[in-house]
Amino acid sequence: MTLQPLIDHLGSYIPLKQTETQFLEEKVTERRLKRKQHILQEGFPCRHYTFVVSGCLRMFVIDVQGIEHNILFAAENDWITDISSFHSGKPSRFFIEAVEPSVVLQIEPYDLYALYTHSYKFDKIFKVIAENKCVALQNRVLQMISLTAKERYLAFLEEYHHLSVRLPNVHIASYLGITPEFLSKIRKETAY
Amino acid sequence: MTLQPLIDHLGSYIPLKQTETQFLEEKVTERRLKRKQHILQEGFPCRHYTFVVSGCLRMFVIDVQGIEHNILFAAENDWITDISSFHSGKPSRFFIEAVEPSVVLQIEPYDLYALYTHSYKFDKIFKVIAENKCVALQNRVLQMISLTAKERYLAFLEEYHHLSVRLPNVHIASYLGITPEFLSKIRKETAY
DNA sequence: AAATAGACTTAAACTAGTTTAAGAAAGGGG
DNA sequence: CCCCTTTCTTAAACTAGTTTAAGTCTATTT
Repeated sequence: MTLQPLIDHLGSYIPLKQTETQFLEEKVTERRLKRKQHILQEGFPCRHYTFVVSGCLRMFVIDVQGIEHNILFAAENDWITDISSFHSGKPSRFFIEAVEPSVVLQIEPYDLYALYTHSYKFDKIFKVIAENKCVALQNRVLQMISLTAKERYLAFLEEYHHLSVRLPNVHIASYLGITPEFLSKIRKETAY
Repeated sequence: MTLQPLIDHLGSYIPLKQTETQFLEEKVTERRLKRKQHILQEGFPCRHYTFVVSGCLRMFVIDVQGIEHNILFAAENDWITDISSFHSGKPSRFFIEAVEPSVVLQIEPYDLYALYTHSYKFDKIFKVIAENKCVALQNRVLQMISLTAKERYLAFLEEYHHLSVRLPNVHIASYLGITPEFLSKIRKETAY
């Protein structure tokens, strides 16, 4: 199992002792995903806190008209989950799907709680992870409210340049909240 | 000092022992705010995690054209802060201001860290608080991407009915990402 | 090499939401 | 009680972004 990236990631918040990484190893499951493979479907509870080792996943909803809307992407060293459903056990409104062939590490609710019980270091780390996610989401809300589609696209290019060359156009447009057609227009204007 | 609402709030996550509430009391400062009084201004570091006892605050940015955009509101028993600036000490991009005369309880970074050191219960509680904030923000992103202005307004009415009657129209419009004029139009159509 | 399908672009007609401007209502302070 | 400021509404002209529909460009399968 390729656990090292996760150990490095968590250790970057607070270094882990060997007993802690050992305990972690017991609780984590590796999973290899094909392109377009789902790890969460609407109507089902979200049973995993998922860490991306390699590849890229997206979280999206399908609205009443059947249109997909990408909420967020998670690439290397990022987390993806429906926290609400994960903790409550209630059916999720979201889908999570691999955009590229990906390798992920997953933790189930009771295993995560066991980690929390084993060492409060994990509480501290996941507190900071949640806070960082808040900051990212807050910025996103800010951009959605205050920027035009073109400005949002340019901000996306700067912030997620590595992703912008890996993701199909449709997914970027959906993330920006515009149509692929309009994204095309913007690209032509900005000449990129 | 009116500490009880905060004790109740934190205790609803994990009940606090008397030593913990005592420790909390030492670290928390009460502050009474007039309408339109700022507790955070752009360019200054955010020095407080702020808990709202009564009244209502808003967090907003002013964009390049000088237009205000409300990111979020916090009323009774809610938290408001620029987490990023709070932890990093860097200048914030946000303003936080009282919309109504308000009473708040504030904690400064080192006092919060002292709480974390005193009892890891506080880590656990603030982890959940951050996670809940993530859920709320994620829903907001979802609404901004997938709903029309009218649908967003109706969703806002349902979710924040208590606030919708307390907040001036301008602030609601800014929160929804539309002009007050257009909000007026929507209101006329929905006959509410 | 042809066939099929997925990803991206173009353009014209359209619509949701903005802008500008003006007037009506509604506080709140002296 | 009236003035003054702030809040809300209406309407017309405008623009950013959508819709629809067709066409190009790859890549993959046969």
